[in-house]
Amino acid sequence: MNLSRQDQPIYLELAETLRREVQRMQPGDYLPGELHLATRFAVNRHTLRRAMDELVQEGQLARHKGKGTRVLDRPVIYPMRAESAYSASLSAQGLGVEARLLERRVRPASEAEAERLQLDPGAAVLELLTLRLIDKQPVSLIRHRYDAVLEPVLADYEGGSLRGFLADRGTALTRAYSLIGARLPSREEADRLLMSRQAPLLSVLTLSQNPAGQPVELSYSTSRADRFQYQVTP
Amino acid sequence: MNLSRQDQPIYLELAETLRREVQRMQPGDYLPGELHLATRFAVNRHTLRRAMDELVQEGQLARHKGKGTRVLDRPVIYPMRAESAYSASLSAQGLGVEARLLERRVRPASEAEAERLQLDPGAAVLELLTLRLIDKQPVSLIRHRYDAVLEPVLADYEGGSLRGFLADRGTALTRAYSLIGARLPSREEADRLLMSRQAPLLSVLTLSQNPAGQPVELSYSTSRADRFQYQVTP
DNA sequence: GGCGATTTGTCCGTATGTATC
DNA sequence: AGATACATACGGACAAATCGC
Repeated sequence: MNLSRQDQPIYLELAETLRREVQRMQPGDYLPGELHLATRFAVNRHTLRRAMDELVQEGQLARHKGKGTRVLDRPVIYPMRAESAYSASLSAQGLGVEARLLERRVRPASEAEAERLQLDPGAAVLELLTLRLIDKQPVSLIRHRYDAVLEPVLADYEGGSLRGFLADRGTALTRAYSLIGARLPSREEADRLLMSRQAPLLSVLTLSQNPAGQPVELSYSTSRADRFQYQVTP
Repeated sequence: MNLSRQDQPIYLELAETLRREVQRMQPGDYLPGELHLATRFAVNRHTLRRAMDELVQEGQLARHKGKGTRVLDRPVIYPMRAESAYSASLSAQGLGVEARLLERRVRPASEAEAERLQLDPGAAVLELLTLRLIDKQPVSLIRHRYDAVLEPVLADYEGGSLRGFLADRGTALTRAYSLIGARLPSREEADRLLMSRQAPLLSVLTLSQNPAGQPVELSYSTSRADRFQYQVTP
């Protein structure tokens, strides 16, 4: 029998209670431990966790294994960016732009990659995963893929402007086309970009070609939509 | 002890397996029962559920109490070319494009609008709010703003291609630039686009000009990111 | 640095409720 | 009414990360 007078499940009622609780705390504070809270609310730890899941989902809490559960910054009120212009001039104004190479690997191309890069099915591709920061803040994750024959050229790349690096070595690339979309981040992306899983990412798939018009580079970037806008000028 | 050779938790590995499984099924199909699947993958039912949670979260599955778990429609993505008009670009792909005029009003321009459209501060602007549907599915909300002197020209507009409507009346517009971003929908937007408040929107702010190069139209579109992509080709 | 205590993460087992067929 | 399927809740156990002593 359900002893609650509510018809809602306990975990949802509890989530509501926790929301009010969290509201009164400061961002950065840690909640009491799960066992403590479960005891206090007289529910099983799993039920408490299920309730906290809701708040984590909403981007109000972040869990840290071995440490505790932290109250996140208040949800950003999404501004009408249409009119606040995070313009190209800002990023061009010598704001600290940084690129960190996170991963480098050579692997067989997927079917879609082979088609876009005009490679033989299963040909080797070089994949670079880069994190881009502006003013010390992580903004974008970019996955570049090249025909593996370019590996020697890119062997020394450690970070910084990849475009510039290639141009310096005689491979100036131009964009053939881009596909722009938006989605929510995966667990890993949210982690690396220090963002909530509930905040959107702007994704850009770009195929670039060398001066001869051959497709050379396939890049897929995902950027925090609250820190990044894409401008198109014909 | 963890018997898996992977370092990922079982439920994430299992989610990956399920994704491949679901991929091969038809939208509308029901998955085998949780107990059956749990047995088949030799995990506890809770572990299976935890894995399925991931796919539900991703919008691939929907649970129905007492019935089962259904494979959802795969979102169709409509690429929209930056250089051409909305309707033309999409109907060229054989898609049923429809535009419904939701609101029409004349009001004073905001500061930002006046600047972009090169109007005097406080000048009147004509604002149109349009809902665009593709294949009967709501996809975009578009807010167009014009110098109010264009009102007589647009007085008869009731829906359909706005670009075409203007071109027919001697005002062919071209794009000056676009700013593309992403955010979560407001309650009203989610409502009108029949979408979840947790799913992202792709937003595009476009300034268009007449053949003389004068800015004439400021449009701000918000589109369901699960159905809409933006394509840029230089 | 090591070690134990604390805290979150994962997994299993079991029981019961509720909606659907 | 009975069987089936998903939903909720409790219990125990151990792993993994963190922190303080």
